Amino acid sequence: MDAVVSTNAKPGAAARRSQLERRREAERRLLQAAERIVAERGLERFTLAEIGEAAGYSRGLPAHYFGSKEGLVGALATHIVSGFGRGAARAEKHPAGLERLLGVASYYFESAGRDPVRTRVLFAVLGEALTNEALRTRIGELNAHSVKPIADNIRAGIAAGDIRKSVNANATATLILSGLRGAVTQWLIDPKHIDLKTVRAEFIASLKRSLAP
Amino acid sequence: MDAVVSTNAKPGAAARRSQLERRREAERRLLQAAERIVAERGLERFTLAEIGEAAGYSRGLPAHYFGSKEGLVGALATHIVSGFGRGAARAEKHPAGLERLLGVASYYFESAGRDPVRTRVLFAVLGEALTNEALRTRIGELNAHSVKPIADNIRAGIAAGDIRKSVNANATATLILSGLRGAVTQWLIDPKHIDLKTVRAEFIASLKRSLAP
DNA sequence: AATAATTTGCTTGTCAGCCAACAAATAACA
DNA sequence: TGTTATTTGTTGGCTGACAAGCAAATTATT
Repeated sequence: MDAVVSTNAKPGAAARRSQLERRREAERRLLQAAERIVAERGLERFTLAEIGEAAGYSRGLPAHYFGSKEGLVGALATHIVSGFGRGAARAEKHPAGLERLLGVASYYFESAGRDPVRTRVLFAVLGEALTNEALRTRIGELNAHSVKPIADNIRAGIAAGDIRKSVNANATATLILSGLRGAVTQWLIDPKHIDLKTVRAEFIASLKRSLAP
Repeated sequence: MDAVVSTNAKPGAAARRSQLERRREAERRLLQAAERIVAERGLERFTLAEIGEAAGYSRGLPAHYFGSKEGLVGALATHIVSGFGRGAARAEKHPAGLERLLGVASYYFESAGRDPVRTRVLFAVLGEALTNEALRTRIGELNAHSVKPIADNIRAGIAAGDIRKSVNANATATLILSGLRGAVTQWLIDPKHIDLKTVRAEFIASLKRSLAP
């Protein structure tokens, strides 16, 4: 395999970089390669060696850095999950309330469409959490972090009179998150039969209806 | 490990059974054991040998029947998926329309609560479909079979005047299925923080609202 | 500045354990 | 006795893990 041809070629021959830079870049490239491969084949059907080589390094490096295969999967999960959280926070344009809630939902679909590889990995991790204790706790945190802003917006919407008073903020927020995840999962499994924009529009519409005062 | 102690002990010493019975039972027991183990550890982290022994047979039998590990996973997926389809069909008490639709949704939650092991396997398969071509086609069929009755009920409900005319039956049916799956997934990952009955009630309520004329 | 000493990053060699797959033997049934 | 079901023996390939070595960078010494 010609490891040289890569989306993000390594510097020519020389190019003095500090140890820290070397290390950081190597780690970044390893996770990036892992992302690509895991998006295609899932969290089990790969070898440490191929990740190393796909990243343009040796077969031994992943084990050297991450200690074990489990360690690599954990690092990847953290990487993806935290990256996703950061993106969501940035997307909050409207003041808290119904509008922002709808914006968050839209963002969910848009970011899935924009970066299907990363999204696929995120959802592979979510699926794996069903049967993997270590991931489950990480996902528990992600859930909490994801539900909270939704619930907050519901409460703000209720206070502002945009959302009817009888909705249970936390339960509904959980259900909204589930709905978002379910819809995106469907699209990832069967992108040919499901148009993401249509799904997004329907989702938003039904959300408005079920929250309307 | 004492394979004798099993939920469903093998007949004592003798007990004359036909070859067909022997074979059928063995296969049933193997799939049952696979179900238990996969529910705990996912679709990859098990060995053919342990399935055989957990079922009370030898380590070699799974490979003998299913040919390969992939074959076993495929058979398990088919088993689970088809079993689930059968159950859903039986639950149709009301005449087609909104009531039956709500019944189908309830059934989804109830069957998850009644048989969490099987449900966990189903959802592990759904998750695995993201990154496994072979499963993807099977799940594509399941999706079609699952969406159709929902969409039919929506159409019937519209005809009967229980559901407003402007809903797009197919798109909404897809979204409802996604919502069901998403909600059950959340519960499976984090059963301590999510009460299935509450989620079911909220789901049904919001369904009524968003379909109401 | 130059170079020696040391640390840190990365690669290559190696091995032990695991496990799927197949073949041959044995047991249950007809 | 013949046939089908099941078990046991065996093997060959894979791969995670670790250790030892080489290379690049940093620090210390002069």
